[in-house]
Amino acid sequence: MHQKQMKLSQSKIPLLDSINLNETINSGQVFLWEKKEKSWYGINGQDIIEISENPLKIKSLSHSEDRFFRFDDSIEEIFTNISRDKIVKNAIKRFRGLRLLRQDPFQCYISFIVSSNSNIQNIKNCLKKICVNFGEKIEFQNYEFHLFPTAEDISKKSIQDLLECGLGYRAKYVKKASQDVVNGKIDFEYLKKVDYHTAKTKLLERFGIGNKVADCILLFSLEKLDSFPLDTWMMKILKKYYYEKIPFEGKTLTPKKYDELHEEIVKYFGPYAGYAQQFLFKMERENYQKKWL
DNA sequence: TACTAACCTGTACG
DNA sequence: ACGTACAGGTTAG
Repeated sequence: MHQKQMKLSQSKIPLLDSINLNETINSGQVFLWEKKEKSWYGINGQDIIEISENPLKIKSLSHSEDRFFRFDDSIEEIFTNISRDKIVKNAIKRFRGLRLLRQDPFQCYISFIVSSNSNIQNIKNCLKKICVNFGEKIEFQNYEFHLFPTAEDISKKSIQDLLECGLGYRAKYVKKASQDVVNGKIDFEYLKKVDYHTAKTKLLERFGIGNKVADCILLFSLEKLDSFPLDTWMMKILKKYYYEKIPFEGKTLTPKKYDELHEEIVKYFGPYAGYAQQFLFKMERENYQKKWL
């Protein structure tokens, strides 16, 4: 038993070592990670994940770390598969250590509902308050943490309670979304099993979830690697680098156009289009941020 | 169906 | 100082 565990954790180190944590954590996928002294700590639903450097180690409350970092994906094959042009190839070369994460579905669902028309810092603040105010307090590695609250926890809170987390008009979305999980209108295990289109349709029926938020939830927590969230940044990227390959007409992205564009994108990038999105997004964000430094 | 304005909140500019 | 704009969008008209 002991030996088996040793073997498992040893074999994970090369995989973990190939990851650039800083890049991955700061890629807009996750919002509840912080560095304390020499380790990174992240909240993932009812789990806490720790990554320490020197020596490189990974640890979590409920041993979900292999799933979280998608060690089950054949990353080199995926890189080859999505390298359809120079742009993606260079982005992968530049951010080789960036990884797509497999998040806790409920936390991911709430996180991206909260993200709408907001900014990264504000999103982080809101989610942190949601944890501190409603999540279970846990001691881990001599630090105090708050887990992400469950759907039941949030569904019982008043709008007023939620407003105190800085959610603004999103407070009602968050409450309703939580109730929908409790009453079974949203069933993550079902959504994982069905295909992209079926799962997306279900999510879009919910109040406060539009095309972009639905795609983030699908890509980051529901096994839909063909999801490709189209936000303002991705539209900029498509116009800038893919004008000929994936043309887009018109000023606004209507639901119908969003669908058509997604279809073209999957035709072009293939079944791992979501991975490509992550690298392109990172590339453009990084270019943009440089201007402000 | 396509297009627009309004929307909570915090912060970065002018 | 104080007003305005904007942020990985969504909804209502």
